[in-house]
Amino acid sequence: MEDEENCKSDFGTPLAYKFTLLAKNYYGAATAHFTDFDFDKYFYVLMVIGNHEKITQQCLSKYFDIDKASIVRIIDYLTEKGLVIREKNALDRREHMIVCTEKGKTYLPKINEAFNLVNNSAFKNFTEQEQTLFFEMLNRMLHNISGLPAEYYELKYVKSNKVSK
Amino acid sequence: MEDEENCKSDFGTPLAYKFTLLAKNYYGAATAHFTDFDFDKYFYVLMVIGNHEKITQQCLSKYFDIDKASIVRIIDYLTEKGLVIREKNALDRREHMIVCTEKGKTYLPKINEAFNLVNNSAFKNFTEQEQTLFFEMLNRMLHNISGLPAEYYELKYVKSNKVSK
DNA sequence: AACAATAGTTGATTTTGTCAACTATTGATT
DNA sequence: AATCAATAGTTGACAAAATCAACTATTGTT
Repeated sequence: MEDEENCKSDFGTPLAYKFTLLAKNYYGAATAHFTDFDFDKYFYVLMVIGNHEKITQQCLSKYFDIDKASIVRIIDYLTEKGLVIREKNALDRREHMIVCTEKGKTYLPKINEAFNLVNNSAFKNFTEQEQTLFFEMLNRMLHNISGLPAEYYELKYVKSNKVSK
Repeated sequence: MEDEENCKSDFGTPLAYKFTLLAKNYYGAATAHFTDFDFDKYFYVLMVIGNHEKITQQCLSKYFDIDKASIVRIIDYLTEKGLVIREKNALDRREHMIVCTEKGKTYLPKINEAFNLVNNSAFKNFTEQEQTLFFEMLNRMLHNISGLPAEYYELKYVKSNKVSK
């Protein structure tokens, strides 16, 4: 009966509310692993930068769907902390390629591990199949809601490859 | 092959990133329905208030998992717009019961409908079964991540009932 | 009566997001 | 080659939001 009630109320609940709650809790659990770092923000941004040898601020802006001015400040912060540097792209001198420093790289495995840990506890009691299905559903939903072509993120990677060649 | 690649990268992606993106897009799509309202924020807060005859700020604070000081400001805003009022609870005069005004109530069906519309487009091409499963998974995950007892939200309703009796 | 706990408020501060204007550079047009 | 539009990034000003600590009022406990 409680389940029934939950279910009923769920369908009237904006999904965004649950997503926000989940994101908040997830982020809280993840950052608990980073208390000994000498920086306290933008862990995932650093990871994304670290996963590409080089990436433009434009790409980051698109990937995270946030204003390019905000990206500037995020990169300022990470630069200040010695985690990344800006390098002018010789092929297009308007672009600043963001590159992870050696110091930045030392954090990557730790960040990666922490995210995996939290992912795993989020998926506690989920079968492999359920996990795959869940991701698949999230992607479908993202596609549905954004109304944008599925190529959106693909574009990002293409861009990044073009530059590095 | 592309799917495979997506899938691989998904498992390394912090879930919070996807949730944030989904919430952002969802919220954008929903608020597009509210452009003719004479208020531009806190639609879901109003709906939650409207769904309870009365509710304390404390309850709202717990429900939305945000600071009580922030709730004060949100209620200030909604009060200013004539959508809710604060009533002292005679049974416990520390509590201010938030009550939806008649004006506030006129917005509830519209807000509800908009959320339903966006929910429906989010679930485009999802079967009934898949929708139920998705909600069920979200709840499980929320329970996993929060680490809190499942009673958490139940508590809120109990509280609210106690007061109104 | 004294004290701790709870609900809410306020003011100060910090953080964050947003916008418009700006520089530098590139690409396209004629 | 000169001009103009577009792109990448930067800056400063501003607005919105989250956070924190101190505060009042009220209740519950001893």
